[in-house]
Amino acid sequence: MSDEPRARRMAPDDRREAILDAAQALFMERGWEAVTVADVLKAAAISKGGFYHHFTAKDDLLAGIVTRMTGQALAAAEVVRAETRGDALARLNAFLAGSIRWKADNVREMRLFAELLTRPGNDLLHRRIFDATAGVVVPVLERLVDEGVAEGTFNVADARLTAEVIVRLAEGRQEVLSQAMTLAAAGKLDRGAEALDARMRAEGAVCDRLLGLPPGSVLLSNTKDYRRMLVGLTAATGQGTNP
Amino acid sequence: MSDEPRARRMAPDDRREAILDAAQALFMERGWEAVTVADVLKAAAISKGGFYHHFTAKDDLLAGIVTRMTGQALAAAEVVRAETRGDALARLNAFLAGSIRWKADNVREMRLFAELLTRPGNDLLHRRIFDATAGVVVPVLERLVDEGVAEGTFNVADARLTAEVIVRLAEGRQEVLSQAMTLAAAGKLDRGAEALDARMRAEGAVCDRLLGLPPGSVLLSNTKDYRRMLVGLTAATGQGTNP
DNA sequence: CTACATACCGACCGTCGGTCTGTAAGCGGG
DNA sequence: CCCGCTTACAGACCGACGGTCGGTATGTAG
Repeated sequence: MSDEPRARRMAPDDRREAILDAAQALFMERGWEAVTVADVLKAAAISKGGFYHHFTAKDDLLAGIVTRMTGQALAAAEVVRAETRGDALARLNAFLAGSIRWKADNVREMRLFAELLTRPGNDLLHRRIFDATAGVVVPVLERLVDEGVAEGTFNVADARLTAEVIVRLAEGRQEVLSQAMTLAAAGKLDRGAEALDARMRAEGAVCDRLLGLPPGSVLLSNTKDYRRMLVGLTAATGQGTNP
Repeated sequence: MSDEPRARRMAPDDRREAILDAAQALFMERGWEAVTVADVLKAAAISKGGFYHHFTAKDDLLAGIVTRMTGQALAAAEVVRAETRGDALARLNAFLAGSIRWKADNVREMRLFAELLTRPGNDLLHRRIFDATAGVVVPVLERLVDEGVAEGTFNVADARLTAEVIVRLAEGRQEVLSQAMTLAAAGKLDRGAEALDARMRAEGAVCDRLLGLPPGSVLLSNTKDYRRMLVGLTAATGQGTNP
């Protein structure tokens, strides 16, 4: 690195983002545990001193990635908080539909997410991301449930626990998504989308029960968007048509 | 260590257990991440060479602790598998009651578990323990649910998902248990036991819904045993009357 | 131009998990 | 008893790792 010119000075936020970009790509490729600070330095073309000027420790990188990964949850929670039209069920379904559409529309981010969460050595990252996301979404969902109960739309044993269980469904979903992606990559797109849709339908049925709703109230079935999502996820994995 | 006599030779299983005992105590006290192999060597009074004769890597210690921690789940799953009397609901309630009683009867193990899972730096250990436990319990519970559906006792959207959700309830429970312990330690035992019982009642209600049962079918309320458990957990924390 | 704040550099450090050569304990057989 | 063998145990050594620290250079303001 002594042969190379000294890195140009950048605004602190920009430099920090550049380092996080480099780190993120490495975590996706090799997992948090396997990636060293030296790896990140090389990828970001910066010195050790330069790195530690912006981050207090390697763990700070983790916090930065977690913040990025939970950005969409924050945005979605904000939409729910701001929305006042319709009863609680309509708002819940709007939130869920928005989440599905966001995923189908943003396959690049989804691929990022999927790769980060399934890569061995990212358990800590996975845990942190999930905790941070749940920390944001559960209180918002709890309030929505409370409002639904107050207006007579929902009937629950415990709003907090109900919100928590709904959010935790996402944990088991990762495995089904991985399997769907495997099927899609093997040329069985329809079967993959169907498997994912079946899982989401079952989750919808679980939500109906938790919220004391008639069957079919919570709408998570959406084969079209799941097909779209899988196409994007597996195309990115295969050909690298979009970087 | 050169001033000390060479450690007496032990049977491989005994030595391995002794090392795991030492490691476990350290993880409880300081968390996996903060504990080094050198710390374990000192606590176990063994050399590096001796240690690496029995364990291939530090991570092997983690695997050993996880196996220990999931021992009770294995035993409980075996009981469920072996039990053929009564319908599926009776067997489910017997399983759950047995689990609660085991916890109330084994406060030493419970304290171990609680301290391990709440100690900062044990995220990886927590994750591994949970995954291993779920890996054992979910298939057994799934089969029980299937049998309940077949005999007309249960009505579920998806047996696998239902089993998974029930098992995942345990994740959120840790926080409530911590709070109950804090209350009990502050002299508010009744409030602690009540809080824990309320959580378990809510969980029972969630299970009722998931399994398509009338309210009050799944029995998780048990203030007496929760009091007993909290007494044991907080006595051990406070006075050290039993080591 | 100078002064200053701060972004950046890289040599250095101690700690860490793991390796490897050597020693000794303990058992079984003659 | 002695010998041979297996293997449990010892500790010096190693390279990689995260982080520190003294120094340099960039860019802005006056």
